[in-house]
Formats: sequence, C-alpha cells, structure tokens
Amino acid sequence: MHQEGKRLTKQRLKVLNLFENIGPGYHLSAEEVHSELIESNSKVSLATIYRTLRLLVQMGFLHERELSEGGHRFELLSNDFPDHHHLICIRCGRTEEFQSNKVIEAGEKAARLKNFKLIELSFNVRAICPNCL
Amino acid sequence: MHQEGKRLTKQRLKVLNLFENIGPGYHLSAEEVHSELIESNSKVSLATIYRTLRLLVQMGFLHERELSEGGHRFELLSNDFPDHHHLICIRCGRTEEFQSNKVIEAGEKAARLKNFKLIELSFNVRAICPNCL
DNA sequence: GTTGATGCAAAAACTTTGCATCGTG
DNA sequence: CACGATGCAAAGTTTTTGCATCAAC
Repeated sequence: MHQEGKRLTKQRLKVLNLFENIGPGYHLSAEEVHSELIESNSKVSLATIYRTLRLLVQMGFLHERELSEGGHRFELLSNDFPDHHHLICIRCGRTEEFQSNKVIEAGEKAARLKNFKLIELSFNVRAICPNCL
Repeated sequence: MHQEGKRLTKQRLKVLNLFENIGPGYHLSAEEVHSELIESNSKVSLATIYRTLRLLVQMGFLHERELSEGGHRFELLSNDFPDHHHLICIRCGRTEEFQSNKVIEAGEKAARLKNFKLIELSFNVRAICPNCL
C-alpha cells in the first residue's frame, strides 16, 4: 500500500480486517460495512468507508460486484478461493454456483494474450429457473 | 407481455424501440434512455423509465450491468449477437473484448444440468493492464 | 368499466465533496 | 512536520413511491 503513497490507517485496517474475517464469497454494501464496524465498537464514518472501498477495489483487494441488491457490493478477492461462477434466475433471483476449469483457463489465456495481470474472474449465466418457467 | 397481465403501452414500446434501434452491445443508463427519448420528441417520465427498465429486465429483454460508474446500465439481449466477454483493467478501466466458445459451452452446460432456460452469459476477467503495471 | 400504467413531485436511498483537523510516515 | 486521511455535514446523484388521472384490454 505504501508503494503508491497511500497510508495504512486504522480505518483502512478495520475495513480490511472485516473482509478477511468474513472471508471471500460474501458481499457487503458500503452501508453494511459501516454498520458492521459500528457494532464492533469501531467508529468509522460512512464517507471514509466509501473512500476506502474505492481504494481497495483500485488496489485489487476487493471486487465490486455487478448484480446488486440495492447499491454496489464488495467482496474479498482471494487466491485460495476458487473462482465462482453463477447461474442466476432473472425472474426470482435464485442463484446456483458452479465451477468450470475451462472457463478459468479461457480467462487466464485472454489475460496472457493481452499481457494483463490476472486478478479475478467472474462468469454469470443468466437464465430462467424451472420454477419460473 | 400479455401473458403476465402486463400491458403494452406507448411508453414501453418507445423504450423497447430505442434499445432495438441502438442494437445489442450498447449500454444505457436510465437517465440516458430518458434523454434519448426526449430528444426524439417522446416525452416519458423518468419514473416510468425506471419502472419499465425493471420490468424489461425481469422479462428477459434487457440485461442490467453494473460495471461502470454513475448508476446501473441496461443493454439489449439478443440471440444473434455473440456473447461478449470482457477483459477489464481494474486500475484504468480499459476494456478489451474477446470471445471463447469454451466459455459459452460451459454456460450452456451449466444451465442444461440444472434445467434452466439460458438467456445470456457474461464473463468478466478483472486484471491489470500493461500500462498500469 | 376494470385494472394496470403514467406523470408529477416529494421522499428515500446512495454517493461524493469541501473544509477544518488529525495522525502516519 | 508535510501531506495524505478522516469526520462531519452539506450537496449531489440515483432510484422509489403515493396518489390522482389516464388508457389498454
């Protein structure tokens, strides 16, 4: 973090710790991050949360998700956690997870070909589930 | 549209026509849809735009994306248009498109296995581009 | 004629910003 | 001790809603 002239403040640590404790695979909105911190007796202003989340996304620690349920949501990126792919019902929102090595390989290949450094993949399949059909 | 007790109003038609004219692959925010319609002498209230966009997403005509800043964006879904995959730089936002049949096959397979009716795929690869490294 | 849809304006939800102050490096 | 970061409150955006009126079926 220091490499970019940024400082490691208590507030930023608290936000990072929150995401590390909750683990990858969970997504929180700015508001939720705020109230989680308040509940653990850490007072950080909402404005700082927003500023911090943006920073952490820029630095590749968090991922800002597409499918929001009221506002943007953020989620920890982790090398240990397998990239998760979603099959999502556009009617009822039901979501099934699945895994595919071919998808991961395709993403890695695309990044390699263009000389990008891979951070994360997300594959969403939008569909209609049997119940909603 | 009638199947769900919904009505085909002028306003809904205008929004649909706009997306059909502009074609798949372009994404518009609610605000942009509104001003586009205003410019073509069609007055539709912003509130109706929001209500209509939500409906069209629910019905599978549009896809809601959340990548860019400044609100959600909407894009026409089309069977003719190849599913587009994106390689996105998390630092500068630079976006490269690519195509992969293996990804498409993996999505089709996932939907088939769970008995979902496939609507659309989106595959985003988040990375850092050579310039930002 | 019913009932769902619209428009308007007001409210709610979400996010950013200016500025004085604080604290990391 | 300089300069980035914070907190607060205010402003800015984006989205939803209540209600009277309108129009599709």
